[in-house]
Amino acid sequence: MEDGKKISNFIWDFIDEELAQGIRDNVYTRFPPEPNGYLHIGHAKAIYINFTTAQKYNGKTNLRFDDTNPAKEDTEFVESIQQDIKWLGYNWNKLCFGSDYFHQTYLYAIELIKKGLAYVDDLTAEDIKNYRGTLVTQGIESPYRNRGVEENLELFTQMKEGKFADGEKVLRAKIDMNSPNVVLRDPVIYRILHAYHHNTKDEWCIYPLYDFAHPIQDAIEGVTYSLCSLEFENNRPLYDWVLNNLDDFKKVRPRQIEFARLNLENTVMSKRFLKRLIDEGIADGWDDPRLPTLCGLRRRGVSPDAIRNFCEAIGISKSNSEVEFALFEHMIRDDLKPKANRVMAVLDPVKVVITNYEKDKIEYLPISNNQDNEELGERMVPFGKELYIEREDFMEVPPSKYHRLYPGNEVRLMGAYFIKCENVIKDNDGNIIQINCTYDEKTKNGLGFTERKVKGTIHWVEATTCEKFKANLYEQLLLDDDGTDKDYMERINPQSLKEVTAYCEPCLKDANAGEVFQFVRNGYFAVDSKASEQGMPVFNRTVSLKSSYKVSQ
RNA sequence: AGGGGCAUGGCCAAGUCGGUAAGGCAACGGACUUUGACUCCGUAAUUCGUAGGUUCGAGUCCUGCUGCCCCUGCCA
Repeated sequence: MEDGKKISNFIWDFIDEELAQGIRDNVYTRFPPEPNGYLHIGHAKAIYINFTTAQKYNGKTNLRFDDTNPAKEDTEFVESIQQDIKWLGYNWNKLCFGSDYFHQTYLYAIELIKKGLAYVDDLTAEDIKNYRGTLVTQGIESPYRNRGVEENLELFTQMKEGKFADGEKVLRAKIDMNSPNVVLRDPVIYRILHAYHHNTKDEWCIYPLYDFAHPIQDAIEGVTYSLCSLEFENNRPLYDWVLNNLDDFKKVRPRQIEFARLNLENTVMSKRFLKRLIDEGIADGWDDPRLPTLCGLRRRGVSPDAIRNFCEAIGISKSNSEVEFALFEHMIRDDLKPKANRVMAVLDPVKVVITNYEKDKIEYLPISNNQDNEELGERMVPFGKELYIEREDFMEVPPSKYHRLYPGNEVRLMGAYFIKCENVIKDNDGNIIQINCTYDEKTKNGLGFTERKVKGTIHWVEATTCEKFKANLYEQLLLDDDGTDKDYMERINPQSLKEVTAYCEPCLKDANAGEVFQFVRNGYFAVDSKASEQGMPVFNRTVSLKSSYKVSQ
């Protein structure tokens, strides 16, 4: 995916071919979310595909809210969806609504009726279902199938005028009740719904169904490639049928191409499930940092770049697959690596006293903010006689290959001095409450000391100046699939959120909401945009750091 | 009377007119290292679901078989 290597996928191959053969000369795509929920990482893949496909060919992409069903939509989502797409870094050419075309769509339905290709059916929903047949048996034609054009026109007009109750009649396309593709067995294309629509208010009481409305919307907007997910493959013949039978669209029709939607390990994207998590209080809203929603990921500290890079890395294909979460984490770290300031914070503290360091003295040591990006500058970090280090960075009886602190061993305090453990103090229960060390002044950071080396470098924080802030440590919300087909609710990870107190360098007091830091050796942490207050940030762990350390016996 | 798709190392995924298996992630070695991070080197498919066939030669063409996904909303 770098330099010379061209990215290839079946969609772009297909477009290249059509362009080469002169079948068309432009590329126009659309992203058509239904405004009934928040966007998640799965949508991000669809957004990525639609927008980058257009970009690649100097084409355009429309954002079109698919609002043909008034019962399910909410204006709240119309706002949030736009925000999320912009946040991801994409700009649409036109902002449209499926409802913008209600009148035209209605006229096209009449065209079909006049051509004898659509009829009003009085059958009940249940009968329509029964008459449709099954996957292995033929369908039966409705007794109303052969009504005359005039009668159909009259009835359809009455439907529009509100003469009938919901469900009393529908308009159906007259295709083939014997088609092996059930989608083609005279699909319903208009239903009666006396419902308030967020855009058209009470203007309509009949609404087109997706299969009829979508191809028309695409065609009206000049969309050339209607990219959607695999489950619409069976609907493509109907998509084509609609356009083929409408005079306006006979010539150059948009082409529907289906790709596999994203499945991410230990992640569920279903709206139903996400909503349940929120309703039952397992998640604290659509932007809970453990959720795969774009607003959740944003609050978690994941950047749009990381998401786009991820989408590029997973590729586009037609095979149902499940991507390992590790790939996503890699993209998150890879993105944050040069951007985030690296600071020290201790999440599970144990006190260290440097016995030969002057009492009450505090010295300020310059430490680079990011060794891999010197442009980020440096900061002064207070150092003193009493410090906190990570509990797991000390062991009284170390296993082999343990490079951290243990009695008699010397380690480097990052950015400061070498210290050597002399002894420990325990409480009555045998818990270590203090580690006494001595330091060597000659080993101070920056002095170029090379007389001896240490195997380990650990992070620390000065005890009297450090700040205590809340940190949320996240893990996967769902436990690994054990192959027993458990309900998702049974896979909820009880450890998905662990709240701890982080002992932080004083500089973190000024952290701004949304800012992401690397807590050295602990991971990347983002300042929560909701819970943080001025001078009192709350940190969300975006992702931990990799570690090749394995505890040996 | 079923139809439509998909099968390439642990996970994604490229594979042009058939010419002798890209890349990323993960894993494992090793080097480097003031993050056991990063970086850097190195390692795995005689083999492309399977059985045959065509061919000098097949992941790529043909046939059969198997497995998985989607379709019987007046949802999208």
